[in-house]
Amino acid sequence: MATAPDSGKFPSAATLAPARGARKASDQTIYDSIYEAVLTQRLPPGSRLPEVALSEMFGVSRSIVRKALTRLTSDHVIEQRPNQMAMVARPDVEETRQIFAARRLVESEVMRLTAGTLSKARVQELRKLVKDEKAAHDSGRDQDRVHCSMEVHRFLARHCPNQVLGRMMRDLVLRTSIVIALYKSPGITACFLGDDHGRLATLIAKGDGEAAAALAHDHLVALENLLDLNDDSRPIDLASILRPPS
Amino acid sequence: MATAPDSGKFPSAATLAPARGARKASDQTIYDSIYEAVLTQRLPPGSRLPEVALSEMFGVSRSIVRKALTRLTSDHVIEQRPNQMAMVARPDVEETRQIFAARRLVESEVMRLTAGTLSKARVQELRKLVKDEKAAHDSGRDQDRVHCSMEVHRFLARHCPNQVLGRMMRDLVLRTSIVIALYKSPGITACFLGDDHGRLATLIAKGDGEAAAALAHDHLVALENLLDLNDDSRPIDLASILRPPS
DNA sequence: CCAGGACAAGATGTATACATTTCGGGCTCG
DNA sequence: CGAGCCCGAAATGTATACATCTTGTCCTGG
Repeated sequence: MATAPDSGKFPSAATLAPARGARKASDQTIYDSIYEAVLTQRLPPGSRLPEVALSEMFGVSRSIVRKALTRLTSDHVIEQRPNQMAMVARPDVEETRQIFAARRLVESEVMRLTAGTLSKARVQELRKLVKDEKAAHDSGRDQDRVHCSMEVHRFLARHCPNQVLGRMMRDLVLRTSIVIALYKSPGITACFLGDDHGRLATLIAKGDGEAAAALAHDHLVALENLLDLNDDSRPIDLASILRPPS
Repeated sequence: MATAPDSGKFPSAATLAPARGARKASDQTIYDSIYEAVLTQRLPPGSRLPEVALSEMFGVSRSIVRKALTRLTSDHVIEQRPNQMAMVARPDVEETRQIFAARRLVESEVMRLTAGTLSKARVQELRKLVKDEKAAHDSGRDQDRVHCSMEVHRFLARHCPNQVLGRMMRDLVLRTSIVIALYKSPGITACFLGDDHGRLATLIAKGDGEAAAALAHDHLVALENLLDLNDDSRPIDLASILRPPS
């Protein structure tokens, strides 16, 4: 029936990698698997996540799955409504704009704080991530490219001296990934903006926090502008429109 | 035995208000009750929260309680370690500094965005909160004063046009409340700084976002300076120091 | 042929049984 | 007298049974 444009297929067992053989898994394992799959856009927005299917996949009872799903809901990775299957979040246009605005604020500050604090070894790691991204881009492996691009931002979030802000940035990076999957303009392979990540790495290494912050800010503005955020357009979310008070 | 300076008493039934008569309660009810109790410092950092006690108090099974506790952990209200009772969070000095830094960043921006967007009715509500706080302060009802002070910030977070940032601010306000309870200098009744909240309300109403942001920033700097954050000092958290990898 | 309702499959919501772990009291042995 | 061990109360970890709700199918009556 599909009142709303639902991407709703079930995740194939292959989509959620570490489910092999139904070995015992902790709720952290399940959380990580789904998180990673959403981050890399293997699980598109709207994907449904039935508890029983997951519990069989991971070889645990529904209790564990439910704990993982509750945490994923708290982190805005999925949405849970009473008596309905959990599904990967589908933020509307307004929330998308708010996510970008919040991320610009937070990520800029993270750049300021992180610049000049990375050890040589860490800088090398960072440069490798950037190189991998470029390689994936050049050889057209789009899946890998998205993955590597996310890893650049996550690396910086993870190594920010202020871990409270770092954690916020981590969450915002994920939500950004979701809205990109939702709203990216059809033709665009997109999101490989110049060599922004390479230049960012250089500024971070050099310790120029202000320039890094400015670059990150502009990077995110450019990214948002690549999206198709005309209110009326695409995923006409009838569901949320037609949902009265209750 | 108490290896760490544990505030650890169990919450009396009276501490968690809406537990009357063991009526059925949703996980949201439990979440809210504990959240509110922590926010207003009725449940001090380190307080233990046994699942069975809570389930009896609220008249539900442990499943519901566990869901509430999982969410509270996600929001950094409580800490859960494997096989140990949940307890109200006790951030260390470093995390405290990070919380304040993050909150300065976020709350300043929230002020910028919120200034000039409140309806007349909303401004009235805000002024009433400020008035209530002052009244509580003047009559020495410290509990009420803390509550009202928190409500001012939460009101602004709730009515920020950017709800993603608003939600972040809400979480940071709570964590601030926790660290104030932990690290406030003994003698200080504190945290009623001049008439900052009153002036803030005026600036917000007038629409001067920049001034409001600056005031909020300075307000938070002053607040942090009231705390006793000498690394070596008070709550010598042996527990976390002596906890090896596992 | 279509509209409408009964029904069944399958999902989540909740409670509970049982396994496992923690931790303190108290006994025993040096 | 004190150190160390044993053990049991009580907490959490996990699985599962059962209730309830949602939803799609199929049957029936107009």
